[in-house]
Amino acid sequence: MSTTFLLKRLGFAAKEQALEAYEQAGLHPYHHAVLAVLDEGSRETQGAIADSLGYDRGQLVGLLDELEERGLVERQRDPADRRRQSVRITQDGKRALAKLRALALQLEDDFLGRLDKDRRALLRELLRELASEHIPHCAFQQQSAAVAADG
Amino acid sequence: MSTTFLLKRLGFAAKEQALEAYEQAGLHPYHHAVLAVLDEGSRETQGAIADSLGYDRGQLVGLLDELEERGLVERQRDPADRRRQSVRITQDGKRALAKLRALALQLEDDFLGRLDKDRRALLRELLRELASEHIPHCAFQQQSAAVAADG
DNA sequence: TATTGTTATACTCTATAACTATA
DNA sequence: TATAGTTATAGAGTATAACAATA
Repeated sequence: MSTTFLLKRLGFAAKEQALEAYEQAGLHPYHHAVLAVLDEGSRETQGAIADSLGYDRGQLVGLLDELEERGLVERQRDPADRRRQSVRITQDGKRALAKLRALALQLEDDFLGRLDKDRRALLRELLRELASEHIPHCAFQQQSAAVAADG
Repeated sequence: MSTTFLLKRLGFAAKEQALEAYEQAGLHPYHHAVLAVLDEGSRETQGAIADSLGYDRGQLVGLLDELEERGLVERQRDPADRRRQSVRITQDGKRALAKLRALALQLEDDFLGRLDKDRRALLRELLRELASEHIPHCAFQQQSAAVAADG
């Protein structure tokens, strides 16, 4: 059983577990990422959000529609340039984001389950080493909204 | 940057790299898996192959069509039960399988690139520990055709 | 003409469901 | 009727391309 095989399967398992948990919360990891971006800089244009997450602009429209329906974000035309929408997170959105962040931590802790603290640190270090080689801009990247919730 | 995030991204990267390399070889990891199963037990029925790999039977038909076009497998009606097809790997199929196995080893080695031998062993052990919890029947499973090439 | 957001289209993967031929 | 293989259909997910409003 090769290491890359284990990586693929474990990554897939982690993703599945996350999707299921987010679905029970009525949202998708994509929503988490969008809320996290909006929570960093309070007002953003849709193009800026999409770019910072690496999402397609068309994809973002639907995500924002769903977040707006739930009252987690608000959209407003920019008076200075009426093509632009100003998007901001609401108070309900902030509360939802806090819950999603707790959920993500819980998922992480559950997934690493039987590994003790030292072994978790070891695993993380090894994966970061691989990531620095295989995941562009991952080595020096700060914990940002973009990676708080993945997809 | 969470550990599960790194797992997801690295698993995805490993999969992408593998797909690209297999594509250049004119085949898919699925083909590798099928050939590996056929190489274990020389004659198999399509249902048995599909079941041992966890593939859908409809999915397998197309894979075998492609392998047969390339002369890597042969199908033959079972005279005793004309509903069944006997599938066997050809000499060309065995040669192709050897190449795919070498390719998989190469991909693994490339992916783990800068990790030395001890760190590779350590990573593998940690991943196996996680796998025993999250990937059913993975802990006690021998290296089998089913996992030689993944999907 | 170029850009922002939006909508529509198409393509990949996969899962499911008919269909045929044999039993 | 039940099964093995085959074919067709439908769904999720995503990428691409057209579109309307504004600059």
